[in-house]
Amino acid sequence: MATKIFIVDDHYMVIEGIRSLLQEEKTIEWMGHASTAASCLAFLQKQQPDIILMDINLPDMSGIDLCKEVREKYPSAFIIGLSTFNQQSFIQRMMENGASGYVLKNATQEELMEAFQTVLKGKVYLSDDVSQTLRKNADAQIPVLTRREKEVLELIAEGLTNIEIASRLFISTTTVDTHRKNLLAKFDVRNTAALVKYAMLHKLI
Amino acid sequence: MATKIFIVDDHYMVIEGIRSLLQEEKTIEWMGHASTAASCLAFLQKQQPDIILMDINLPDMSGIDLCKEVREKYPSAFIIGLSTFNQQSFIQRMMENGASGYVLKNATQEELMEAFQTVLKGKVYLSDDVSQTLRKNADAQIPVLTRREKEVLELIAEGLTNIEIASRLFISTTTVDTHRKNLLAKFDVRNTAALVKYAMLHKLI
DNA sequence: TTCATTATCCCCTTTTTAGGTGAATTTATC
DNA sequence: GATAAATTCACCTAAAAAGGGGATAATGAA
Repeated sequence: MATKIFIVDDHYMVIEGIRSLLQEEKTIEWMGHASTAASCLAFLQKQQPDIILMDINLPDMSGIDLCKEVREKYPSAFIIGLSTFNQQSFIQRMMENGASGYVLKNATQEELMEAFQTVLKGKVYLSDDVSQTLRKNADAQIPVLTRREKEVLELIAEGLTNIEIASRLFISTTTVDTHRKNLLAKFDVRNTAALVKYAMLHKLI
Repeated sequence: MATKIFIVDDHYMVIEGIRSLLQEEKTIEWMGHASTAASCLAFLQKQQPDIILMDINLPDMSGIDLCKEVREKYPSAFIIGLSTFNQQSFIQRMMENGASGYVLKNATQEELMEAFQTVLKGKVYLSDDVSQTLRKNADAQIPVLTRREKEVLELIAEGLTNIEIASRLFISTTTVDTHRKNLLAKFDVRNTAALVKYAMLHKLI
């Protein structure tokens, strides 16, 4: 029985490239593609692919968040992250959110097929470049933020003061201050400037 | 006579996608591809394509700089920028360096063909999304920073205080403060957090 | 050479953030 | 139902940034 593949990527050329690469593989059944997170979720309500190739950058939602949601709702589908960015923060968070693999957009046909076979066995597939990146940055872990911390972080980056954030979230300014201090501690930075830079760099905001 | 096309992109899937899209076009002659700026320049020493599709992000050199170099050495070839980023700063700089067009990686076959025909006539082609981005940001121009302001901005984003920046640049803290205030004014933001976010967003740091 | 820009420096006050410490309450998890 | 994690709140002091004013030298282009 053929392996059902579904792609989520907003770049037509990439979709076309993958389709072209897989065209002659008899063991692969091409189910189609979605270019937004919303249309991906709509598709999954009706059909169940075996493997989803998921881009990190989508227009309506981060692929990292989409990965989490899809894994919770449809745990039978394996997800392979797909990105141009060989960056440890992306890879790490994608895997934390339940991805079974991560390949770069310069992957060859052989790499893709190997990735499929590996994840179907329930194993994790990382391309050579990717696993090298992870090893290199094994010590520099990306901190995990709570829901509230993310909210506060976003408002900080928008330029709001603690007082404004407090009134926006209907909490005390001292509470906002606590979250702010926890953020500085988690990111191991000294002030807001470095905090925002770090967060932007790792696409946390 | 068929139009000779050459691609510079380090993503195999994108190359394959474009090749697949152009496969059945009789008016297009596929000359091949390069995945680095260096191999692109080596290729151009021997052969002359009519149109070069050039990615902005290359491993060894920025596509923006490569564009400038190729236009100077081989002015007969039209260059079309190719990127996932629909960002005015990239588009603007690519066009300033002599590109004849700019298309996104979600372009369709029709869009690509239209781009080729347009640039061959010596005209400029920008896809709808791209020209919309340019229009949208026509008023909200990205502020032009001076050499010193850039230095200060980078050190701010690294988390240094005015005192530390001053000693790093061998100037007074009040001078750093002045630059900082000018930065806030130029970017039209209220504090450091928003400043850093804005700067990161437009890849100024 | 003039004129505009850039870079430098100083004063003041108020607001905001950072650093340190402690603790109660809700929420999720086992 | 116990435990851990997350969220909430408070008070203190010190440091840093923001907002306002003004001023002088150097640079560079027209």
